[in-house]
Amino acid sequence: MNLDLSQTEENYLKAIFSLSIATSKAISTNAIAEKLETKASSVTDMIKKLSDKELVHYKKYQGASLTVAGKAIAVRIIRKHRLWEVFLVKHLNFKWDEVHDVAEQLEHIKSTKLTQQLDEYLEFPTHDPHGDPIPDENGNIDFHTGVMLSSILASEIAIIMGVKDSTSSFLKYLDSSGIKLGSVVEVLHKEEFDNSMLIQIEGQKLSISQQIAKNLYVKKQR
Amino acid sequence: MNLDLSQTEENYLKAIFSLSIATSKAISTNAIAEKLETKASSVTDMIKKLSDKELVHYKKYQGASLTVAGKAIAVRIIRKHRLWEVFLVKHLNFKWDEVHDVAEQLEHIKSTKLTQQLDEYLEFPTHDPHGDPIPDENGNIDFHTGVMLSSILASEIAIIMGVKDSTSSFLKYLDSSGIKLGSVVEVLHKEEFDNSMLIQIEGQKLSISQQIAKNLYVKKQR
DNA sequence: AATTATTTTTAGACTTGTCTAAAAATTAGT
DNA sequence: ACTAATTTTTAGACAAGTCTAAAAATAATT
Ligand SMILES: [Mn+2]
Ligand SMILES: [Mn+2]
Ligand SMILES: [Mn+2]
Ligand SMILES: [Mn+2]
Repeated sequence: MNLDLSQTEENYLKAIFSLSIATSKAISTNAIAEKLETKASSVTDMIKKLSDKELVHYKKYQGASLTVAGKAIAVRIIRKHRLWEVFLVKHLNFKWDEVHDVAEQLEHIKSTKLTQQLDEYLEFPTHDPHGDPIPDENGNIDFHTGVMLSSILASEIAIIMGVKDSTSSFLKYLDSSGIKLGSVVEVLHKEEFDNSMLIQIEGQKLSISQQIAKNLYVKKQR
Repeated sequence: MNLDLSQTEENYLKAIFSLSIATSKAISTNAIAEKLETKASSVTDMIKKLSDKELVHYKKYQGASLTVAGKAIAVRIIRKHRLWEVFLVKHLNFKWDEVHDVAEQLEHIKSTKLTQQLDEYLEFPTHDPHGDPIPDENGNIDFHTGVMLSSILASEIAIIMGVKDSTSSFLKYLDSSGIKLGSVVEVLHKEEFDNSMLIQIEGQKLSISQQIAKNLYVKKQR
C-alpha cells in the first residue's frame, strides 16, 4: 500500500477534516465538492479511492468521515500550512491576507525534517497569523475555545483571538478598521433591529454588522 | 496560451537547461530521458508539447534546445532551487547533502513575492551550499569561472569553490575528509599512473583519486 | 403513500504524463 | 555504398483526476 499521497488526495483529506469540525456527522459529497470547487461525481470517485486506502469511512449515499489514519494525515497538512503562514508573516514580510495561497502550495512539501526544523526555527508557535491553532508534532490541537464577538453583550469587554473567515477581502476590511489579533474590544451598544454593534477598539468607535461580528473569535474578559 | 506550467514541464525545461551548459548543440532525446529517469518516448511527447508552447526549439530527430522564453523559465526555477537550498542550510540546520530533494519540491512553488522576499531575507546570496551560482532577479548567472582540481599541477595552490557532483555519497565523502568550500588545497604530488593526487588540505595530507579531483571546482591562487 | 425534488452514483469521455512494442530515421562500421 | 547498430518517433495502452449526462437512491411534499 502506497502511503505517499498526491496533492489532490491530501486536499480531499484536509477538506473533509475542516468540514468535520462543525459537525459529528459524515460529510456529504456535495459539501466536499463545494469546498474543493469540483463536481460531486469527482468527489465520489476520490472518496472511493481514499476508502480503499482506509483513510476515510465511506458507505454509499452516507457521506464520508476520516479514519484515525486519515485524520492524522489531515492534521499534519494543516500543521504545515499554518507553520508556513507564520514563517511568511514573521520573516518574509507577507501580510496576513497574502499568505494563504502560498501556504496551500507549501503544505504539500514532503519532509519531516523540514517541518520539524521550521517549527523549531519559528520557536514553536501555537497559532497562525489568523489566530488558528497549530497542531503539535503529535497532532494535538487546541481548538478555538473562543466565542464569537456577535455573542458578546453590551458593556462587556473582550479580546480579538482569531478570524473565522480568512478571505482577503475580510482581512483587508479588518486592516482598514484597525482591528487585529490582540485588540481589546468593548461593546458599547447592540442594535436590536439588525444585530449590528457599536464597539470601542484601538482608540476609536466603530459600527460593525453582525456579519463581521460573527467572523471574529474573541475571549471574554472576566 | 497558458503560461502556468506543470511541475513536470518545469522539470523538463530545467533538465534541458543543465544539459545545455556543457554544449552548444541541441540536446538529444536520450540525454533528457536519462537525466529525468524516464523513457525516450515520453521525452518526445513532452518536447513536442513544449515546442507548441514555444519554450523549446525542436525539429524531428534533431534534439531540443531552449528558446529565450524557455531559458528564462528554467533559470527562474534554478534560482528558486538554490535559494531554498541556502535557506535550508543557513536557517534550518540542514547539511549540504540533505537539501537537494527538498529543494526539488520547493523550486516549484509559484509566488514571485516569495522568491523575492526569500532572496532579500537570505541577503542576496550569490552561491548555493554546493558553490553553484544563484541567478539574480533578471536571470543573470555568473557561471563557474573555476577549473577542476584535477587540472592543478603539483606544488600549486588553489581554493575549493564548488562541487560538480552533488550526490549525497560524494558530499559525505567530502565531509569525512574535511574538505569544504573555501578550503585551501596544495597539490603535493600527482601520480602519473592513475592521475590520483596527494594534497594538503585543512591541516592534513590526503590522497584523492582523479574521479574525486574532477568533481571539485577550484580557483587557482595567483 | 405516492409523487417530486434533490443528492449521489455510474457510465463514458477527455487530458496529462507515462509506458511497451514496433516502425522510421540517423549514425556507425565495414 | 551498403549493411548493421543505435536513436528517435509513432501507435496504442494505461492510471490519475476531472467532467457531463443519465440512472439510482434518498429526502421532501402533498
Ligand atoms: Mn490559510
Ligand atoms: Mn491560517
Ligand atoms: Mn540541488
Ligand atoms: Mn545546489
